[in-house]
Amino acid sequence: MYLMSSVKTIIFCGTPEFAVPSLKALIEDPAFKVLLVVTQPDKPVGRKQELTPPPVKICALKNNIPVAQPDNINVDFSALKSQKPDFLVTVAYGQILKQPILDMPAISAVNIHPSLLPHLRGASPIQNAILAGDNKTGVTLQQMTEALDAGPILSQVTTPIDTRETAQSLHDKLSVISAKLLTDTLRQPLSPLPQDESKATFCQKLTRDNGNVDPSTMTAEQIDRSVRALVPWPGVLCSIAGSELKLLETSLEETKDSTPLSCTNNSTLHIIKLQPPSKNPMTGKEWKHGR
RNA sequence: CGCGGGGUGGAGCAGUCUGGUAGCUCGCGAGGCUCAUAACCUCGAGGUCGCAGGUUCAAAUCCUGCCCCCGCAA
Repeated sequence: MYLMSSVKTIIFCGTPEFAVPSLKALIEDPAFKVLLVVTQPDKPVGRKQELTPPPVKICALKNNIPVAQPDNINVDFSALKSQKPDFLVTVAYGQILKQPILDMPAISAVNIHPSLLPHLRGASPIQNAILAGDNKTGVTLQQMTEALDAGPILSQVTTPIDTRETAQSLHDKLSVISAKLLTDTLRQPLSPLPQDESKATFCQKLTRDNGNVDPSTMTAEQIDRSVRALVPWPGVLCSIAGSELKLLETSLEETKDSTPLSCTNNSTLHIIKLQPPSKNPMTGKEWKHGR
């Protein structure tokens, strides 16, 4: 247990909140030593356009780990190379790594992907699992290849999707599961299994267009899935009574604060929380009072 | 100077163009009806109309400046 020679060195690439539990777990686990954290450059955020560091950077600095923020990691990776790590770990980093970087670590370059690979390869697996109405999803640890999310699987864990699950709740759940899967797997010798290419499915990066719903062509269940999957980003817009309302929370059952909306196929969606243009968020009932 | 929208009792809104009694749907309080209720009926309290100045006999409404909030864009 205390054999220092068994400590694995790691370069960690990650950016948003999702990656923070994994980074923390690696830092706190005596079996690993994080040499360097690579993350996206600080970006202007919000109406004020204030330059904000990504969550992973904040976590790294708090733990006194050096941080690199290259604009393009494939061009500028000398800082990584000099570290000679055992593992390169990526969790929602935001840049695609080319072969020279993948070849760098002594043992392996690995990636956490929040789906049951080969299902839902790509940029928005959490949201798409909910959109599709799947009743389960999970997290996969894979060896990285240049082809996105197509590497041999090292380990995988499944978790159920609750009928009221939202992208946020699922995101939080999977980020915690990811951290455990990562440390548990990298402690052991690796046994990669190739993915079954015939079962691969893909999901695109979400855009604002994904958030437009129309009750005259969609059922209540479809819209409810959209709301659970796409809030807070890109958000769900629905044209009701002449105004573009942002749907924030919906249900298939009536609640104390909801207002009903009839959808196609004789289905009824109950809007619990919404936001009209220029207004603060309000309950469905409050919105109805002003009409 | 990035673009646009908004601020009216506790909540959500109308009224602003065309100046002239502070309105609607709720909530709250009291009473009534009812086996009973988030139902229904009656009565009631509660508003410096974001702030400041200007025009006018008269400003929520027209003019000027400022504050705060929201959406888009990034």
